[in-house]
Formats: sequence, C-alpha cells, structure tokens
Amino acid sequence: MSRLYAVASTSATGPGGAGDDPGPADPSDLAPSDLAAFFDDLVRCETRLYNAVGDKLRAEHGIVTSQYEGLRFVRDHPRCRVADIATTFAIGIGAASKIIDRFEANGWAARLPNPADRRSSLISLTAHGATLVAEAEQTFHGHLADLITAAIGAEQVSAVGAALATLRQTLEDARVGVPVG
Amino acid sequence: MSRLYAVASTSATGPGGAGDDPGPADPSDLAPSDLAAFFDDLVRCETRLYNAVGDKLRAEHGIVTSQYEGLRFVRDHPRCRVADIATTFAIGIGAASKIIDRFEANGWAARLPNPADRRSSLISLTAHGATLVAEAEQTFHGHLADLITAAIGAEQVSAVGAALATLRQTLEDARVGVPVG
DNA sequence: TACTCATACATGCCACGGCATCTACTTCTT
DNA sequence: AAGAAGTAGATGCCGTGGCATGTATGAGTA
Repeated sequence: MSRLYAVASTSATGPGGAGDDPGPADPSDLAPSDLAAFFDDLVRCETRLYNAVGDKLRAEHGIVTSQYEGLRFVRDHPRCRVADIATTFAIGIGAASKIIDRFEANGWAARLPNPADRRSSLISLTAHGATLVAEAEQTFHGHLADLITAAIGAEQVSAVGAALATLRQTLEDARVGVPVG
Repeated sequence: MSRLYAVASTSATGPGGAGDDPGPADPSDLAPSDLAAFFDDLVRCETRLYNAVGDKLRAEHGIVTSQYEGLRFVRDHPRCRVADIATTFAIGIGAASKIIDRFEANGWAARLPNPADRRSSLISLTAHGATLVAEAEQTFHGHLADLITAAIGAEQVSAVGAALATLRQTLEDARVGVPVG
C-alpha cells in the first residue's frame, strides 16, 4: 500500500504543502496528489465493481450492469421521461433515448404517449421487464455483498456511503459533469 | 436525502434484518439496499467527476480523462507493456493495445522493441506526451480540488480514500472485474 | 392569431471498449 | 532439438455513449 491518505501527509508534492510543521492538520489541507489518489481509487473501484457485477448479471440473466441500472430506474420511476434517465445517469439525451429504444426492442419497456406534452413519452416497464429486473436484483444484491463486505466492514460502508452521497448531491445540485447531447 | 446509511438501518428490506432491536449494530449488518445505494452513489460520483474533469481537460488541452489517465500511467511506468495498462485500468488487452495505437498516432508515446520478449513492446512517452501530461496534470489537480473540496472535507476525503484503497486492493488481489480480451 | 424562441427527443456519425480470433513468439516436455 | 502448449498483443466486428443536427411541439410576445 503505497498511497498517502494520512491527513498530515504534507509531503513535497505540491503547492500548499506546509513544509516543516505537520501538526494537527487543517481540514482544508489536502495535497493535490491526495485528491488524485482519491479519484484514482474511486474510478478503479467503480470500474471493477461494475465489471464484476456485470459478469454475474450477464451469466445469469443475459444483461449487463448498465441495463440493470436502467431497468431499475424505470421500475422505480414509472411514467418517467427520457430526460429523467439522462440526468440521473449523467448521460446525454441522445444516449438515454437510445437506451429506451433498445429496451423497447427487447420488450422490457414501452413508450406511452404523454398527453401533457406530445414532444415526450412516458416510459414504463413491461411485465417482462419487471420480471427481469426483479430476478436480476437478487443477483445484484448478492454479488455486491460478496464483493464489498469481503473488503470493508459495514461501518466503513456507511461512512463512505454517506460521504459519497454528499458528494453526489453537491455535484448534482451544481449540474456538474452532465453531457450536452 | 432519502438514502439509508445509518448503521442501525435494519429495516424490513432483507434477510438478516434483526427486526425489533436496533441497538448497537453488528458490523456485518448491512441491508442489501444499503449496498445498492452505496454502489449507486459510487457510480454516480465517478461518472460526474469523470465527465467534469474531462470537460475541463478537453477545453484546455484537447484530451479527455481516459487519455489523461493513460498518459499519466505511461509517464509513471516508463517501458511498461500493454498488459500493464490493461490490468491497471481493468480493461481488455485489445482495448489497451488500441489506446497505445492512438497514443502513437498522436505522437504522445512510442513502442520500443522489448529485447527480453519480442512478442511485446516497451511503451514510453515522447517529449510531446510528457509535456502534454504535465500541463494537463495542473488542470486536473486544480479542477478536482474545486469539485471535491466543495462537497466534503479533507478528513472525509482521507477516510473515504482509505476505504476505497482497501476495497480496490482487495478487488485487484482477487482479480475481480477484469475483462477477458 | 402569427411569429419567435425554447424544449424534448430522435437520429447520424464518430470514438472507444468488449469479445473473439489470429499471429508471432516463448516455454515446457520429452 | 522438436513438437506441444502457453503467452503477448494486434485486429475485426459489434454495442454503446458523446456530440451535432434535425424535427416536432410547446411557450412567450406583439
């Protein structure tokens, strides 16, 4: 384990390094390399977890993680619109539209006309889609538990989850990282 | 904020819910929905951060986050091989090979013959690539700091980072989530 | 009402990764 | 040494997302 996460790690890696007094750290005292390592670990964890649960979902249900996530969202937001999917997953409108195209082609979801605004449709799962996501959810939950609890305890999951939820909310409120199209 | 992260959240959502005594929680007591929310927030944070720094990197340097990450890896691992890139980023060998194809086409990196094994090449940055990544690193560090420290404090970053590093290491050791090709 | 502007989304082209396959090379076995 | 087996990675096809653009509809204004 070679990464520096200690709060007092004011090494010579960047501007703002306090230099000779690594006493009780200022909460705002984060070296750029700490943030870079944070980002790196975040991305690597996400990739591997996403791949791993995707492997399992594909093997058992013939879908991948992104499809599972989309199905679950539509299930939990019946009569949602394409734009809702785009903002939730921070993808472009076009990509969201194509996701629903494929869901419809697979018989998992349907676009219903929106009487209040004929430019958009209301999206809901079909019975087939609902069954699929319910089954996949079992696999998803079980495998995720295997992967995560093998590495970190419940208390850390709670603590990290809370911080990530805060970060997520801040990013969403600021409309950060949303593609244009 | 509607998510359940409290350790004592033994609601009726899954097996293992203790039911009527939400006292000092067993560290292994995590409802499936807690893990799902954890995963969800992890993925959403990653996506938005990745997109946001990518927007900045594209605007200022004409590259995106994945390219920045690849450049930095090659810089920090001179004479690395394609397989090193694949395992680090949990992508397939083919994808890693194509990344280096594009790096070469852009004049950012070069494949040198590997005298010890002529099936592989040793990859290093060109001077152009080194300059580019050095410049991009400034942008990356600065923007990341803006995004993250606006939401969570340094101590949380340290705590979350430590947990993610542990999780990452466990996943890597178990060879979890590595594509085949 | 007619005209302008904004919105929702559908679609086309491109970049990129997964997977399967293929080739060149190395290593192992006898 | 010779053949078999394994490994590194290059390549092709496909699915998916980003971005740009097009089209229909709604909202605002004179």
